[in-house]
Amino acid sequence: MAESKAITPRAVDFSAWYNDLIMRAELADYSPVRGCMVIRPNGYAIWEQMQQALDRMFKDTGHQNAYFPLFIPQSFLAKEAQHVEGFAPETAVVTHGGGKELEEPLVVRPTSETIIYAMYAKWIQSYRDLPVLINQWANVVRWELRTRLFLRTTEFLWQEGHTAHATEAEAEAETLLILNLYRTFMEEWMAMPVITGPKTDSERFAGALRTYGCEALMQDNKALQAGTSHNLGQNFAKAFDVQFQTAEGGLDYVWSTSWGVSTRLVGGLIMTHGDDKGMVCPPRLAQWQVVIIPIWRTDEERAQVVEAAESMMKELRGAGIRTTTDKREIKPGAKYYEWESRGTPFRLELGPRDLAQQSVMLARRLGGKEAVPMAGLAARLLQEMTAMQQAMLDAARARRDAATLRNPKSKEEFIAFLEGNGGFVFAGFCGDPAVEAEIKARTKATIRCLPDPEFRSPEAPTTCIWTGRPATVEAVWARAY
RNA sequence: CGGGGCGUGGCGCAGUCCGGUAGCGCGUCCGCUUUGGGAGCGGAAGGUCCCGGGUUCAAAUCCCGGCGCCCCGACCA
Repeated sequence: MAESKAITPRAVDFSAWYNDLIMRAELADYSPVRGCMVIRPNGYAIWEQMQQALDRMFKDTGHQNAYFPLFIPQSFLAKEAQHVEGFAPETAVVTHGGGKELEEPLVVRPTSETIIYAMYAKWIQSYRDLPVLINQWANVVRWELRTRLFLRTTEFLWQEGHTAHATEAEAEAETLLILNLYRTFMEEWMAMPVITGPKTDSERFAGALRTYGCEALMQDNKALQAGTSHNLGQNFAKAFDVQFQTAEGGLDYVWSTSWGVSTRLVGGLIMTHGDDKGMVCPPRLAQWQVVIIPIWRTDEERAQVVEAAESMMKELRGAGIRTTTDKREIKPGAKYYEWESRGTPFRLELGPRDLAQQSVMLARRLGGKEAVPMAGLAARLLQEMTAMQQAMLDAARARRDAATLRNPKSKEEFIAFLEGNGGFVFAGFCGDPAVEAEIKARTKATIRCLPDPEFRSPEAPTTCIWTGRPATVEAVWARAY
């Protein structure tokens, strides 16, 4: 019986653990449609917290939200050669509407560049119209062959920013601004450390000049691309004829960017912090940061304890702490397991004994349980939340660093690491795409990014780990989701 | 698209080889006793056995043909 309720341990089968956890915590469920998932309230609440934090950050940096249609004329996709090549194989296409065949099929957006640039062409005439800084929260559809809850589903939710600028430098600055914004969000809200840097050509967004990414390492030592920011150059501007009159009186194409993060982040959160008891949610993203569990035997006790719980909840909410009370008629132990599996950061157990002592039992999701006085409880919890948020980031960073190999001595060590427990490998690379492909074929590892300066090794590698030729860059390899 | 597995109450499965009354666990509902780490006992509800065809007195079971899902590989936020 206990076994049927248990989550498969990570060490036994990481994939099974991941699926079990999502089902137990009721984050999502499979839908009747192949490859699509239903995001349940517990999972959606996390996404909403993410949305709120990111949306604030976007707005604080001058961006505005807008909404563009779900359907894109099929011909639009074809206007940018690389873009159509990249996305056409995985689009869903609507051929009929209202019982009639459409004159032109409509693609369900896999991403919105094309329809957005068609509009920008109308809206932008002068350098005075620039920059355009727009974001949209939307769903997109990509007909993936293999899907996994949150990580890769046929339909997913995301935000996509699309900006247009007067100069290449401005576009590059915007691309990096967002990359850094994503990094801040991932580290400070998700407590998920990332490595940032440009992608190689093989991993570049279809139609972009350059793609930058945030790469996180999951507990099974596989990398997760958590977010990308693209400098599109003038590629889409030229394809959609988005021109403007410059301050100097000339005519130029706009320089543009696009960037996005998706509900995949929820999967990243799970695989970064989850344990064998279930989800562990960082306080800043938790739907409920604190759950109060009233404990009683008699109806009389129940009345007293519930009343105390409600006044405690009111006080904590007043202090800005997202608090709920679980008053259901089931045994307290059952509630503990349930809230733990959902990752709720703190649990307050409140029974007659506690009332008598004017204290409450504080149980942390990361471990540890102690009686704390009711007086000053809110301040104490605020402290606890800050500490937990930091502890989670520190722990995740320590795990990642422990699974990172820098400057392997030989090609053999490089291969053995990737084929063993895996993780990030920092090593020299000659820059040859054929070598990159060969490494992928041999090890299943790809270059996650060319790390930004702060992530690079103290001593720059001098030779390519694969060919022994002079290294042009340091690269980070890993097997990835 | 190649390889493997599986479709039986809400969920997980047994039963299929060898045809003969539809079964178990969990969950759900009701009652009583419980309640500080997943409660116990008693009672109850709930099934076109994936679909279609065939063989047979009789099919979850045998035969033929479909469909769907999951896992492993090539593409991907």
